[in-house]
This record gives sequence, C-alpha cells and structure tokens, in this order.
Amino acid sequence: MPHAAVQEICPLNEVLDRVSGKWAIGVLTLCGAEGVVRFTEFERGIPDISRRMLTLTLRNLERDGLLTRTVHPTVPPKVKYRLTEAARELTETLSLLTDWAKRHQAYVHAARAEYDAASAR
Amino acid sequence: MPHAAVQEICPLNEVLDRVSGKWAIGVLTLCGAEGVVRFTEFERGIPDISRRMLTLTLRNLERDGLLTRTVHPTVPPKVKYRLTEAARELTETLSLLTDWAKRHQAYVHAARAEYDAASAR
DNA sequence: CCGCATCCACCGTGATACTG
DNA sequence: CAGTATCACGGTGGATGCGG
Repeated sequence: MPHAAVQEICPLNEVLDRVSGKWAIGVLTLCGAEGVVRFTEFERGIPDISRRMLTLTLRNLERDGLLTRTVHPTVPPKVKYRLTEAARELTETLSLLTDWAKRHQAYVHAARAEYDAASAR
Repeated sequence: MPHAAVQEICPLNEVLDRVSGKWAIGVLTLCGAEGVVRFTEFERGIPDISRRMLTLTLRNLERDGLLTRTVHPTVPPKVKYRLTEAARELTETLSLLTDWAKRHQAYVHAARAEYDAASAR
C-alpha cells in the first residue's frame, strides 16, 4: 500500500536519471550558454571528459529530445549541437536547484563533517 | 581551458548526486507529505524498497543534514524521521522539476521512440 | 522494531586504439 | 574533425541472514 505522494515522483525520477551522470549537466549548461556548439568545443569546454563519454552523453540527450544534432557534410566534417526548447526550460529550472545548492552548500558540508566526526567516536 | 559557465555547475552536481539514486526522492517526498515518519512507515509507503536500501538512504540523507533521526528508547524501539528546514526548501524546488517533467513527459517519450525507430532502420 | 554484515551481479566509467 | 570498438575496473544496488 504505497503512499499517495510517492506516486507523484515517478516523472521526477525520470528527469533525474536523464540529468544525473557525471557529464549531462555540463553539456546542457555549456550548450545553454553558447547556443550552437561543436563537438570539439565541448571537449575543450568540459574538463576531463573523454571522447567516449562525450559521445555517449550527447547521444542520450539527443535521444531524449533535449539536443539537436546537425551534420555538415564538409571536409573536414562539422557537427553542431543546440538545445531544444524543452531543454532550455529544463536548464532554467535546474538553475533554481543551483541556487538551493549554493545557499546550503556550507550547511551540508558542515552537517557531513559533524556526522563523520560523530561516527568516528 | 574550461568554459566559464561549466564552473558554475559544481554545486548542482553535488545536489544531484545526493538526490539521485533510486530511493532518495521517495523518502524525501513521503517525509515531506507526512511530517514525522517511522522506519516501518517508510517501508510500507515506498514500494519495493528493501530494508538495506532504506537504511542506507536514510543514513545518507541524515549525514547531509536533510533528515533528523530521533530514537525513542522504548520497547519496542521507535525511530522517527523528519525533514530539516533545508530539505523542505529542497523539495519545494524539486517540485518545479516535477512540473517540467510532467509537461514534457509525452514529448520526451515520443522523441525517444522516434530516435530508436530511426536507429533500427 | 530497527538496523548491520556479508556476498554478489550489474552497469556506468575510463583507457586505449582504430576509422570515414 | 568526429566519432566507434574493445577491454577492464570499481562502486552502487540487491538478496539474504543475524543482532540489539
């Protein structure tokens, strides 16, 4: 007999699955800031991301309709990515989460430190 | 040379790490709806969660200062959990994410179906 | 009633090398 | 330039059983 409120969270968990993972946020953020972004620009803009992880992240976001991918069949090839309208709304909402994170960052760190200290005793 | 906007996302990723995982959202949501919640009430309210996963989730949230845990040394023992103020603000923000998820749920599913269909060809 | 310990399967992640 | 292919690893999540 699950609680009613818990039924509501299913769509939320779907979003979080999409956006969690180490790199998705970085890609969305960079693309939101720059507009149109090329593959190599992602590589330069996001520290420590590997080619493989960048590709996988881009594919997943494209699959979910958050990113469009356009190939220019030139030599050398160019591939451009941009956010969809849905993704832009998403990043705006995520920025509110960022606000929360900044306001409570110190609090969370302190709580964690205290908890760990208490466990050690 | 990382992009400036990408530097901003660090706190956001911290939040997401905390809230991602299969169960954290369910715990926060249920606790937000009920106020004070006992261990067994979580077990009944959240479908398919195991004792172990519930325990781990509660510990992590407590560690981060999002949940308080109070033990009543009675027989049988009672343990009550409630959200901290920080957690309440967090769940409010998350509800905005839920709004986004509901509004775009159909869109995302359609995009995904089409992408998969296109890949199969 | 509440929680911890152990063991195990899986998948996301990364390193490396190759291609149109 | 923009990927793909393959291999290997570690951490997270799940099943089960014991304990205060």
